[in-house]
Amino acid sequence: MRRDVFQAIADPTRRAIIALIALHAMTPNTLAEHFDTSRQAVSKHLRILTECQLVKQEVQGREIYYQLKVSKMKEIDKWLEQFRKIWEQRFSELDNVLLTLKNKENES
Amino acid sequence: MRRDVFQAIADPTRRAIIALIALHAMTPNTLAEHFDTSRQAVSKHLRILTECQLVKQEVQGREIYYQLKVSKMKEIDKWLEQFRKIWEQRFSELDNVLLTLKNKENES
DNA sequence: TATATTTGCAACTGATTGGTTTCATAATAA
DNA sequence: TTATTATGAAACCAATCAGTTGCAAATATA
Repeated sequence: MRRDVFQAIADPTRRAIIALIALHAMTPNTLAEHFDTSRQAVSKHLRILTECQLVKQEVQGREIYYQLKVSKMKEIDKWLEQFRKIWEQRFSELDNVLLTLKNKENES
Repeated sequence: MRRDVFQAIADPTRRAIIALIALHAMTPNTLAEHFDTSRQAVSKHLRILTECQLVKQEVQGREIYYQLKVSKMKEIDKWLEQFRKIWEQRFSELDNVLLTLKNKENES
């Protein structure tokens, strides 16, 4: 059973759940009200999110509040880092090209 | 057929392909040498990456060089933005708590 | 205590996934 | 021309996925 952050955010419903609980913790029932699917389906999504540590539970009587572990979201950010470097580099290379062209222009 | 960036990066092989061609464009054959799967499997991944616009082709004779469309990677970055705001906010809230504690300490 | 509510889990189902093998096509090399 | 090489597409397959329904357990309320 592959269970990582990237597989977790692949599903649109799960991304919506993440966005909702990012604002404030919610119970599975209240979460399910926001979707067209059953409460059990939402529960399944929450299980997946819990398994990959994107979410943590806070039990309060018979209710369970799920809240986002923002720290885990940074893993995606961390993966993006390598590409951020590349795209910034590419932009600066483009800058250099433009700069060279401008200098040549001034020389003539 | 759902085909978005998030579904595309869910697969570890596809993430590896992205990382490889981020450095420089590659043909399916040379790409496949880096993996344990068949050339055709890599080709399939490239199709998925192409369909969601993460990759573009550059035909050169009978070879096809695939290169990353870095701009499309920013879509993930853009989605992360909303959470980045939240986690910065949470940190500053934590800062405030610490600051308040420190102030109280000074008062006594 | 009896009943209602909140939840997770198991079993099942149809669709999708990632892989394979086989084949067709186009470009290059002998 | 006749291989050889590079590639994509089709057909198939086992595994996984996202959803369903039904049920059990635990907490709260009457």
